[in-house]
Amino acid sequence: MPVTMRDVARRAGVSVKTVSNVVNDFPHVSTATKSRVLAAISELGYRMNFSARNLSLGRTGMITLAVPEMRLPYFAELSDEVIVAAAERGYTVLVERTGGLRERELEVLTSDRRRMTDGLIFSPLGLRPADAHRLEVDYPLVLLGERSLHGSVHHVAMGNVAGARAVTEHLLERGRRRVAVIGSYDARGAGAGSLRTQGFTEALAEAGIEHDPRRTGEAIEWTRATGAEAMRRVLDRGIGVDAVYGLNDVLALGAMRVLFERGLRVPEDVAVAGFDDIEEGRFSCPSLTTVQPGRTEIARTAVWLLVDRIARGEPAVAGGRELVVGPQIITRESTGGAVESA
Amino acid sequence: MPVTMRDVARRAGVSVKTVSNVVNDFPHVSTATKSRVLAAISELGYRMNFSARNLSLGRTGMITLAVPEMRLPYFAELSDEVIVAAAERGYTVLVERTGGLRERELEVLTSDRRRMTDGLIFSPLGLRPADAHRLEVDYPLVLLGERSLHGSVHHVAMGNVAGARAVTEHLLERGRRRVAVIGSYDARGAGAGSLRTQGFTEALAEAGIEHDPRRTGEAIEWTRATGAEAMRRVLDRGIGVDAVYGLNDVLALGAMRVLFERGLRVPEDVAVAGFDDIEEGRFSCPSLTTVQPGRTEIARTAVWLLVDRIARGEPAVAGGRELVVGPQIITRESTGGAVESA
DNA sequence: TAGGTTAGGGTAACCGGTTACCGAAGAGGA
DNA sequence: TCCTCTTCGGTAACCGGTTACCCTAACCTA
Repeated sequence: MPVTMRDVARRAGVSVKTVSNVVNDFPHVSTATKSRVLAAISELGYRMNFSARNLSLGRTGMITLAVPEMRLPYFAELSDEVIVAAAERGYTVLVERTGGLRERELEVLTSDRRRMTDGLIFSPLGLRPADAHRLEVDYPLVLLGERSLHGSVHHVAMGNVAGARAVTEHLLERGRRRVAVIGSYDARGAGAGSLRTQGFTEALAEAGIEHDPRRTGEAIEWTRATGAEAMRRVLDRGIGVDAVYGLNDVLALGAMRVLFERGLRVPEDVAVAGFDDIEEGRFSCPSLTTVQPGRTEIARTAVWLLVDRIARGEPAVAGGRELVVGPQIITRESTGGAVESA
Repeated sequence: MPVTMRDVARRAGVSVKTVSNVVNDFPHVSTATKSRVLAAISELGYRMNFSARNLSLGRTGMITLAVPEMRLPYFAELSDEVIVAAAERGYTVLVERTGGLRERELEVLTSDRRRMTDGLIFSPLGLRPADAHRLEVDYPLVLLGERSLHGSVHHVAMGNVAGARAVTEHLLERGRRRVAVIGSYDARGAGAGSLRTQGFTEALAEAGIEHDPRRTGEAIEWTRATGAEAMRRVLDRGIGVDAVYGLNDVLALGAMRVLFERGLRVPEDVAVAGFDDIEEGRFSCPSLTTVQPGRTEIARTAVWLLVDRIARGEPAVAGGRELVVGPQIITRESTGGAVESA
């Protein structure tokens, strides 16, 4: 029923090869023939069947992006950047949502559906160090995040430790000494959580300050709600707090909300800082000091690495590079910056 | 090079038909044969080639979701819901980003790439009434938004007018009379903008209040930044404002940020309300009164309509229904609700 | 034991592109 | 004018599944 290349060829009085040549802009087609073919195409309303092309080409022009959740602003903004970068390279993005669950993440790595696309950009959250070998796959894969999961896969990492350290130092420079950390969670051994916690701890240690574990508000998920709960738990311990470092921005914003509810002023009573530089933090009241991890660069780098790998048909295990994008600290009102236009 | 069904068949000593039967869980396969086949599959590490399957089936198991931008929280949250709903029905989601640009939107409707998926869920923003005929496509399509673009396509709409009206009435009930509206823009004749503006206008008219156009802050894009700029323009006109209605939440949050910068208190000096019920508004300081448009229901309904249509191979133009999801107003601190835990 | 069912599974065509290989026609040179 | 080179375009095999159609063997019944 649908119009095929054969139909177009017949109509134009040429062969399928010629139609294919025209459609794919190959050389060696006279302009006369070309216009005949194009005319036939538009008369017949011919549209290419991508499944057929994909089958014979062995490529699909799609890549998969696997992230925990779209509703988390960091991943929403990242997805946007990945989609744009992929489009620049002629690729379309299929989104897989893992919910940050280890099982879903393993499934994404191995499912048959994965084979519908040419490669995978994967932001793991639930995987454990013991799962590292599961990343030795036979298709192009680029991981977002540090190579805490050792393996021979390309990684594009942000400077988690350096950024956390810098932002903590910033809090200390402002004279804060009783710094709470929100979001830290032991079991996240492999993820951004432990690295950002590490940066935080290092900065405190260097300043000769001992961190009171009662100022740690754990949060397994990183959302505004869990950030708020963690902040409440810390405050309820009745221990003084003059600064809060949220391991990411939504945690910090959730914490800030609780400070607001409790009548504590930010930054006068408590300074607050986060990590990620989501747009929301530029417009919150007060605006949020944070770490800009270089999201755009991360997305672009990941896409380019992946597409290059796809293009040269490189086996996935050809030795993984780790590219680290430098973080940058952004000072705003929540740590004492002047109120100014967002 | 890759393992095919033929290889599996040879290894298991059966025919491809039998392997196919096993893989697709068809009846009429003895358990003995079945386990032989499964063994062969795992020994050879066979993985199905989806391009081949798609070609012969004529379906791909993917749907396209076309939205303006992921970084807009409403669309991020919507995408999440669509992805989840699609997964329930066995579909994967390919995301197209239109940027809200008319040209990109038309392109999404007709491009060859569109044919890579079985159907399209489309949230138009830049299309104009004159483009309505472009929606008469020959594949399954479900539109998000009112049928302001008349046509015979399925629509899943939110109660834009009713919601805007209700939230405006809410502001008026609080005694506010000098209500600014942020985001209104004439040229958006077909979109949510004009409908929400309409609901706003109706509520004012009913209360016998005349809207001073100087209290309209236009914004073509709906972002925090444009909301902030629009609010600034309104305030700079030196006309009194005791309430602000943002046509969506990010506009309202951008406006709230400007009120904060100008030292105006919310809600004491100015009450603020939005539309969309994005999560951010539950945690902003103060939290944001808004309209909950039934996002989850919209996403689920859209996916189910689309999948049903795909399943029965219905031509897209078989008469479009319009399903309207009822909005619900959510009162929070920004219009005087008590401060309470988010 | 013959005849009729039914379950199990094989064969080969088909989906709609791509492309290796080949042949013909036109251009240019001797 | 004849021959070579290049351009242009045709033929048919192939990508790897699905499935219509057909055959066989085993199981029943009388």
